Amino acid sequence: MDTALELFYANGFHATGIDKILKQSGVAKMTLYNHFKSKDQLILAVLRRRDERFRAWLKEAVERRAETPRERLLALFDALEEWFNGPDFFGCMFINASAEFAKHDDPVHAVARLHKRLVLSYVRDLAAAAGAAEPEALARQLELLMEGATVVAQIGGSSDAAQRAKQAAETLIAQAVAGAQPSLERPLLGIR
Amino acid sequence: MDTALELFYANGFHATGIDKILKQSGVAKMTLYNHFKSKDQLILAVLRRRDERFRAWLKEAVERRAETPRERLLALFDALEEWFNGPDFFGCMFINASAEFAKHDDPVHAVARLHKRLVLSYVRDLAAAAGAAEPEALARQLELLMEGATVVAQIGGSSDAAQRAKQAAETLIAQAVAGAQPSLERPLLGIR
DNA sequence: AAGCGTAAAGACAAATCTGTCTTTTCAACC
DNA sequence: GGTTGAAAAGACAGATTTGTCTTTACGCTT
Repeated sequence: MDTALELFYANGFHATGIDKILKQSGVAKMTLYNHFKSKDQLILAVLRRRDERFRAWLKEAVERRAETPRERLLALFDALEEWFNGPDFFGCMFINASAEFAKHDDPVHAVARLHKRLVLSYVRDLAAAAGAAEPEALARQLELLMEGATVVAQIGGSSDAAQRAKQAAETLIAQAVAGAQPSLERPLLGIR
Repeated sequence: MDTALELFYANGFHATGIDKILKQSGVAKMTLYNHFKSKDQLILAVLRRRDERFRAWLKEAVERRAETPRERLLALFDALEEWFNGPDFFGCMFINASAEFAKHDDPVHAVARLHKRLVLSYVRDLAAAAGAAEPEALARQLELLMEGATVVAQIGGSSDAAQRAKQAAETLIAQAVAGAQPSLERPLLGIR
């Protein structure tokens, strides 16, 4: 599955043949088909593993960088920057998967939707903890910046998409928490 | 080429066989290979046509909706909404193409990069005309929102991604033009 | 009306794809 | 130590892929 993930991510799903995965991993064909009924099932399993690992990594990378919820919202984009500039960045695997399996009722699409919902949920929790007046609204705005940065980094070749998104996020966050819970937030912001 | 564009867009590049394009379009195989040396060349030609048509459509859709540069920046997102809710929306074809041809030096990738640069250029012109202090910076922020909205609309199933992006754009635009060219912009904004 | 060029139609080759089957090998466990 | 279960290795089938070649038909021009 690690090999499948690596090859699917770097070369696409349709372009990656079963044989290539088997050859590179040293696994026999019957072993693969004993664990997965078909290539599509393997793809779904790989995506589910990717979802778990990516969200765990994102959470860790954010918490490693910042303590307060508001700073963690911004740290999201520093984490993205780390991802973008990594040696093997080929965009968001779920965006890529949705591109290849475009039909809206495809199981692959459902897994991608779930992944995005779960990431959004994490951002919403941070937004709520940061004192946003409407956490859901702020989270969805930041989600747009995150996805946008990912796409621009993939196509444009990394560059500074993450930091530009971070700057935009600062503006949006400032506007979203303005006036919300002033008794708690204002003094903390004053000494920042 | 119209058929190829339709099938590539709806089903992906690798998943769409030459035979399916030929059958649906009624074109003979030798005719295709007489005009294009290979499938890859056809893909590149299709993407270039898509680039021209999409940018022409975007420009028209924006100018149809708004007169002033600032309003046109916002109209970008209304245009996107129209696109997202259209009958045959399968995300951005260039994002999809970059997903399938992930290698950074692939010719497909180059065409996608060029397309994004040209769209960004259009947004930058609007941002400059709208009186942004730093048109390039604002354009890149709005670009993030546009790409993000496209991805969220594709994966999440349209929803209200475009309008949420528009709201975020209002905040970013307001911040980017604040204080810039006040003698020209302020009176106009006052009567708006 | 004759001829030239292009497209249609389809056979064909060679490679590659997914998925199945068989045989051999190896390792763990009682 | 013998047995059992799983994995390795690879042949194989059937479908599908891209790309080439040949033959037939049609349309435009002179």
